[in-house]
Amino acid sequence: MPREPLSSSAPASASSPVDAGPSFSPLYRQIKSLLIAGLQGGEWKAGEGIPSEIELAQRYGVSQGTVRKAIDELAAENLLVRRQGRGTFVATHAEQQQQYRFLRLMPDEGQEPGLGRQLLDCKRQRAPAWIAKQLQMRAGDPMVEVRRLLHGKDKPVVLDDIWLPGDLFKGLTTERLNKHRGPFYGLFETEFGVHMIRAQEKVKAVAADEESAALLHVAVGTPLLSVERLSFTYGDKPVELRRGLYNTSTHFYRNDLN
Amino acid sequence: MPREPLSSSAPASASSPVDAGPSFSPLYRQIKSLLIAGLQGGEWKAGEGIPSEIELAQRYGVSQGTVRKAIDELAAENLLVRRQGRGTFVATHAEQQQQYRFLRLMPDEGQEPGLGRQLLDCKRQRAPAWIAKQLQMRAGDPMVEVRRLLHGKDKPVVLDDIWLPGDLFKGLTTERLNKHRGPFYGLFETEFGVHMIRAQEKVKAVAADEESAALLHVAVGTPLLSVERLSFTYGDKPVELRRGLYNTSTHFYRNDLN
DNA sequence: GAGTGGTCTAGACCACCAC
DNA sequence: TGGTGGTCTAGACCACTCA
Repeated sequence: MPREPLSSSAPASASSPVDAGPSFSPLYRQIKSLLIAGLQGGEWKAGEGIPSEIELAQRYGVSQGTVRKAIDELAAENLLVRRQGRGTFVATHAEQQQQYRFLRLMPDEGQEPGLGRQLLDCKRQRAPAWIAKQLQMRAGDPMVEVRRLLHGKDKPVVLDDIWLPGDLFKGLTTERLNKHRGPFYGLFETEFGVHMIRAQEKVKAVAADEESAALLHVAVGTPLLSVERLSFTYGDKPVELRRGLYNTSTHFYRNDLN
Repeated sequence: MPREPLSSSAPASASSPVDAGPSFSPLYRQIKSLLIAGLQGGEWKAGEGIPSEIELAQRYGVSQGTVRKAIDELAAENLLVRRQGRGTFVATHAEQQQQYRFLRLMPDEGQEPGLGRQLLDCKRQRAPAWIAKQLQMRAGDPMVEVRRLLHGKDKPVVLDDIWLPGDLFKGLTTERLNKHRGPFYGLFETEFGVHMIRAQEKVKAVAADEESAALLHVAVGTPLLSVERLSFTYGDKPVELRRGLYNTSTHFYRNDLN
């Protein structure tokens, strides 16, 4: 089968005496990179279908099995979703009952959290150094700051502070946030084309200060879970920093280890 | 290729008018189940190699590709480890620098935790109801209780209480634990044949009581991370309950979301 | 019935490791 | 040099979805 510019394996370049990191990559990984580039470049948008495996195989000049393996990995990483008989689709947060892709909070009794949202504040600021650093911006760069509560049955459970790069979220206003129903990540996708694909969290136990105690209806000094989440889009680019304070008197943070 | 008792797909039984949950399983999943059975039954022990893909393919009467896909899944679940050119091996905790397979604690500065162990206590008890329930035992059944500290550079960081089913850990004594170097999970594997393959954690923020405060060298009321971990062996059987109190003043609990 | 992903096979060749 | 896992191919057939 004819193949084009894909380097079939390690480059057959002039002899490399000390080939430290040959970084040879198999065909299916090169296909995977091409697919990621397509996602990143907006060739296929969130929720849409990508071409069939056969079509991609023809396009890239490889066998269907090779495309399949590339897609397998992307599906395992939750970037793509396969649906038998229908096709392969770009994963999205902006859909149906998905509800809180990254939130690990569970009620002590019962199943789903089913939390209500309450927007407290949304303003544009200049990024302080510690935030700018994590978002790979410069201190003083424009930044959007959002504060909100998530309510359980009778008490507030989560106080979230969210920081976003100002240039990526230009038209983000209180009104826009209030009009939107569903998780923020859905809004970020459909309105701003920012797609979170991965996040890392740092969890600590802290004591409630006066402000957070008042908002969460607990006594000052109450132990709270502090969850600092940095979210990334394609290319490991950080695009959101979030600091949540969780009241864990009736909920817990769930984690599965493999 | 001749094949034996493996039902090649959905059973061709008499017509099933309302085939609610046919639970048809592809060949490679049946192979996977056979491999798990082999692991569970002790046919291949932790750290040992399993037969080559070609040999397994012959044994089960399927193609190498089918065995490969079964092994792929088991490797993804960390039950098996592939090593190119050498073979496929049963994953083990009892090896080298693995160090704390499930511990998610990281220092604020630096890389590895590098914590020192200090055994405080090890005694046999009768299981109280709330522990028995989670370990799927009956209240009053024999149980081993272990308490220990993990030390950081200058302060204790983790206070662990560990509860184990008494019948599975018959000869577990303070002396045996003290003689052992390396993580508990390694000891459990080599000495008791109990292999943890999965765990789930429930994390909360709590206030230090008098006892834990003294042991962790903090003031009473200091917010601590409470990490309750239930660990499972093959067949989703729970075999360890652990409650850790983490001092998160210089460390944090790290989690990656995908 | 046409098109999609899902499974299974058989065979080729490569990369890595141990002897 | 022989054996192992790793990649790639080509083709067959199955299961699912939708028009």
